[in-house]
Amino acid sequence: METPQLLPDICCKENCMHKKNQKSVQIGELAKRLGITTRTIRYYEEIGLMGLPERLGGGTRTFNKDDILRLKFILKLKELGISLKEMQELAEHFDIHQQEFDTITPKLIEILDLHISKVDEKIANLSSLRNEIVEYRVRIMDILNNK
Amino acid sequence: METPQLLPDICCKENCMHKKNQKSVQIGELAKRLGITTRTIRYYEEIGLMGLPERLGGGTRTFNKDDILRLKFILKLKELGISLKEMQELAEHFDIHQQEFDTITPKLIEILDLHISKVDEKIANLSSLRNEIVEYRVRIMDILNNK
DNA sequence: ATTTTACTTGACCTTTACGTAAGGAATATG
DNA sequence: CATATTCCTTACGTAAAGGTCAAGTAAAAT
Repeated sequence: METPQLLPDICCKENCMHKKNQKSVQIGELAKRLGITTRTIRYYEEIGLMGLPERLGGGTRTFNKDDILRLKFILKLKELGISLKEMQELAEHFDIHQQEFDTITPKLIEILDLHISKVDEKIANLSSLRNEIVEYRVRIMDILNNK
Repeated sequence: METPQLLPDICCKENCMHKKNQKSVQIGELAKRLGITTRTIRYYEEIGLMGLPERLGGGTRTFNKDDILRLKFILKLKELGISLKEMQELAEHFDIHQQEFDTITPKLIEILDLHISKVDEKIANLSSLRNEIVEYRVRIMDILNNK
């Protein structure tokens, strides 16, 4: 199971050969590689996050390099705590679907910044929650001891 | 809307008068007082957290002092981030239903301790998540600048 | 006595991110 | 070619914590 990777490789230039002849994969293989289920991939397509992959004669989906990158991108964002709905809203501004990684705009930065402050807020909330629980614990101990 | 209060008042002794003649209340009034809906109260009863209150002739629930304390107890625990399911499991050991606050056992302490470490864990996770996002942000900035 | 609230139960709805099964077609393997 | 595996779509199920009707009483206010 590969670690989801958000950004494209920058190890080599546009036309390097070691990526050009990557084969397309089917859904089962792809799912296995990324440690998710086929249902998940179809679901992302269903809600419009993945865009439509090519199909073989019989209807079998085949995912090319870009599709795979896109999926990894989604998984990475999810790993970072961004919900699928947020990604959808995100896609309105910054078009994941076109998936031109070269055109990554400052919008993404903005979104990440926003997410950082959300996380900060969550941490703060949990901290005060922790204090409350501790304090509460002390009160109970006191009562037990004074009985 | 009163602040939910977990522990019984310790301001006066067992038989002080200022609590003895508290009247029973109906569900709507109680809900309003605690800032929740009637549905919530019925729901807690439904899942066995609240125990069955007395009823008037027509079936109207009336909540006495103990019922109210119990509900406040539940709300307090919820506020502390303990899920209803956890409370149900909790009730197997430490019987909320009997609601003898005098018999608060060290079990509750144990549970709170466990919850503290859970919260600690969540905070740790969020912190590293934050770092990842920041790091990610930096990577994107770099790419943008080197183009 | 009558209107107006408040209360009752029951049952379906909501959100998120898929799980799971049914029934059938296509691809891979022996 | 027969079989095994993978794939397809459709569609209902799940958990948490209630929200939201609806139809029918009861209690309170006038």
